[in-house]
Amino acid sequence: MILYNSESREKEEFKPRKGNQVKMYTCGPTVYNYAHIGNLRTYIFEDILEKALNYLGYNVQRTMNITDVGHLSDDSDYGNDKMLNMAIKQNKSVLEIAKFYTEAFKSDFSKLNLKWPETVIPATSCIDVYIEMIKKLIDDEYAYVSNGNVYFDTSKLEKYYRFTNQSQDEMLVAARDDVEEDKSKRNVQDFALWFTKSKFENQALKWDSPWGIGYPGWHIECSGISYKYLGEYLDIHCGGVDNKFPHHTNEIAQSESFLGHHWCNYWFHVEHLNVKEGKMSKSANNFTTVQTLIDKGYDPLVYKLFCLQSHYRKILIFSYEGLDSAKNAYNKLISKIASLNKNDGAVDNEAIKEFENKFKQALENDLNTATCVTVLFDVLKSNLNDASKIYLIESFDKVLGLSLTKPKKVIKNDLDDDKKAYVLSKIEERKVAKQNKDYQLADNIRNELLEQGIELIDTKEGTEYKVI
RNA sequence: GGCGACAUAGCCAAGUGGUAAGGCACGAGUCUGCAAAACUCUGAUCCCCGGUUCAAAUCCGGGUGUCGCCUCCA
Repeated sequence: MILYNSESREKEEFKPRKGNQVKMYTCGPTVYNYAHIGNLRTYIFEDILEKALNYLGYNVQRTMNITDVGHLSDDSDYGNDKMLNMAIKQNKSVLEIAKFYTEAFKSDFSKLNLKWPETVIPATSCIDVYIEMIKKLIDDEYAYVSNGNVYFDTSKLEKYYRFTNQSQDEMLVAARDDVEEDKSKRNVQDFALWFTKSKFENQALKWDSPWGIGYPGWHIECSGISYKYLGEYLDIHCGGVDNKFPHHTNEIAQSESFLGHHWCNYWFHVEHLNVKEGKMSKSANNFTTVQTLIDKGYDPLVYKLFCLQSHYRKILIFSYEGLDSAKNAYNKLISKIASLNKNDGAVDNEAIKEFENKFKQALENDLNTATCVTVLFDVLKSNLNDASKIYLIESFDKVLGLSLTKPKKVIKNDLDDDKKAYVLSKIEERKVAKQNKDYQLADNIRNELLEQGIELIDTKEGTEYKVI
């Protein structure tokens, strides 16, 4: 499989360190709010990556963190803990907030047919690991205590910056206006491993440590959790592009300094979902959630198809026009597949190879899901028998997760008995009108039902109805 | 100030040197009392200029434009 490695900034042949065993780490959400569909774009492609690896014969061991502490609104001692901010706002405890939004996130996964990773770890459950790591980093002089906090000393590294060609001198310090420089640090790019100074005296979550009561910095949790659950070596580390710096850069600094060797071989970054005006983000307050889509009448899987039709390394602009296009395509796919007859012959093992290969090659080519979707349409248009088509579609859907063979729309029997009797009587009434060539009446009946959300479909066998 | 990405038909989008996938929309046709659905058919030389090559959307150089990053973010 060819994968783009954002550390080398090149496409590379993917080879796990050990045989076909893949250790994969994915950065999870900070559970202080609902995930928006841009956040979920990243999780959609991480899920596709995991399933593609499985499809291609690898065994994937995947871990994801849940950030429930330590993620400050900016990365200096002046930031506020996002969890705490929301807890105060909603007058709830931090744990309640974490639990609520973790469940919401899980539910989004399920609605998008994303597999919940087998190991999902809240940051607060591994404090002892972070403390162990920080201790060693201090002993080895990669970290220092200053003004009550523990910081990582980036000047000790030969190469701190990753994912960019830039050197420190070329970077603007505090390019964002709202970032204040933390004066406790030796170097501007140093970052906190442990906070004991917090301007919140009522910081809900705090733990004892050799440096005083406090809480961990944001970055150490991913290094700690991956170390504890996946060991000293990682094959793939995933996340959104925005995490390249500072989060992933800092993870590498911590992990490699702690472990004393190279840590992760492949970095998989998913580009952002934007809106026409720019990016979608929680702080920009322009975000759309899965529930927003459902409320507007879109199946979340329509959004998934929308994502899969473009490449994960390209910015995708979200619009409802685009989503409508995906919706039409999705509905057509589902109804075409539903009309296949699985008893139509046996699976033609020779003929299906062509399509299996195309699908596989698309996945192997840096996860080209757009081509995968094209293969899906190709299968439907091909002259394979229905049994073969269904076989292929079911196997592709193990990767794509679009519920292609489980149509949710039931054409009949989804009205209660009274309503159904009413509709059937109207159909009969219209039939008579048509026989009498009273087309005005027939059309009126059809429109009347349509206004009630019932669409009539004339077929050779007679008139059917569909609830829309 | 620095780094980087992207620019393909009305819209979305694949394509990584050999005469432009796919989807949506539009239009035409078949079917229909009409319509819907379904089915069939129909469209681009790839931002501009220059170069390399037998051959470039694809490589190189120079423009133009859009977007992102440089301690909130997936």
